[in-house]
Amino acid sequence: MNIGEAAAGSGVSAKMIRHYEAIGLIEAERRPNGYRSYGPQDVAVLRFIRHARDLAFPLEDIRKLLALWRDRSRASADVKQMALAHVAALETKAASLQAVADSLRHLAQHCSGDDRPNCPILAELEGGAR
Amino acid sequence: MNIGEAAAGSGVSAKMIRHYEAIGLIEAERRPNGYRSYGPQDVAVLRFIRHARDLAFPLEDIRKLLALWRDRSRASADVKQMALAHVAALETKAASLQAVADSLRHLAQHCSGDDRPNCPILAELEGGAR
DNA sequence: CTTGACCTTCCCACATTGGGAAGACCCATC
DNA sequence: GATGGGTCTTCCCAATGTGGGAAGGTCAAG
Repeated sequence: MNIGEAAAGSGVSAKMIRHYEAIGLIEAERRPNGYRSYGPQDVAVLRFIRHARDLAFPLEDIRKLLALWRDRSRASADVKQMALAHVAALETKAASLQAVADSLRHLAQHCSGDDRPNCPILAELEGGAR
Repeated sequence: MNIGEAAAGSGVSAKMIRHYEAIGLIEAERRPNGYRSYGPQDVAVLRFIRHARDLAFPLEDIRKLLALWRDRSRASADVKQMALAHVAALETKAASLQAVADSLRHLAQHCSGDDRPNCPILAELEGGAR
C-alpha cells in the first residue's frame, strides 16, 4: 500500500511517517516510481509507534522500544525499566507543572480582579521569586 | 550597562535577552559602538520576564503581561483572567501527564521484569489503545 | 488528453534555549 | 603602541515533534 493508506491504517500522518523514516526510526521499500510501499507489518510498527507516542515516550525511547519489541528474546526487565524511568519523568514534570499552577492560583486568589489597577500578581512578577 | 551585566543582574542569559529583543518583546538602546545599553529599569523588565517564565507563562502571554504591567491604569481583572486561564492550562497539562504516567505504571505493574521475554507493556503498545 | 487525487522532495514554521564561529571592540598591562 | 583577555556583535545550527505548503512527478478514471 501507499503512504496515504498506511497513514490512515495506523493513525500516523504521512508527514510523520516520512519524518520517522528520515530519522531512521523506520524504513520503507520503494516502488519503481519512487513511491514508498508498505505492508501490514509496517502498519503494525506504525501503530506501535503511535501508541508509544500516546504514552508520551520520546522518539529516542521508542527507538529502543522498537528494538526490544522486535527482539523475541528480550528480557522484559529492560522494557519495564524503561517504562518506569519514563513514568518517573512524567510524574516529575506533572508535579512541577502542578506546583507552578498552585502558586499562581494562590497569587490570583489575592487579586481583586475588578477594574482597579492594584494587582498582587504583577507585583510578584515584578519583585518576587528571588 | 552592557548586556552581560544586565544578564547577571536579571538572571536572564545574554542569549535570551537578544532573543527577546529579536522577537520584539523588549527593546534596547544602542551605543555608538553598537553595544546594547541597559539601565536599571531594563533589568527590572528582564526580571519580570524571568519570573513570568518561572511561572511557565508562554512568551506571548508575557508580552501581554508586560503591557498590563506598564499600564498603570490597567484593570486587575485582566491580569487575573490571564493568570487563571494559564492556571487552567497548566493543570490540564499536569493532569494529562499524570494520567499517562498512571496508565503506564499500571502496565508496568503487570510486567514481570525478569529475564523472560514476556511483557505486557510491549503487547499493549502493539495492539492496545485503539 | 485532461482532471483530480496521490506521491515525491525541499523549505519553513511553531517555542525555547543553548552552543559556537568569526569578527569588532574595550581596557589594562607591558 | 602593541599585545592579550574578556566582552560585544551577528549569524548559523542544535534539540523536540508536528504541520503547512510549494513545485513537480505519477496514476487512474472519464
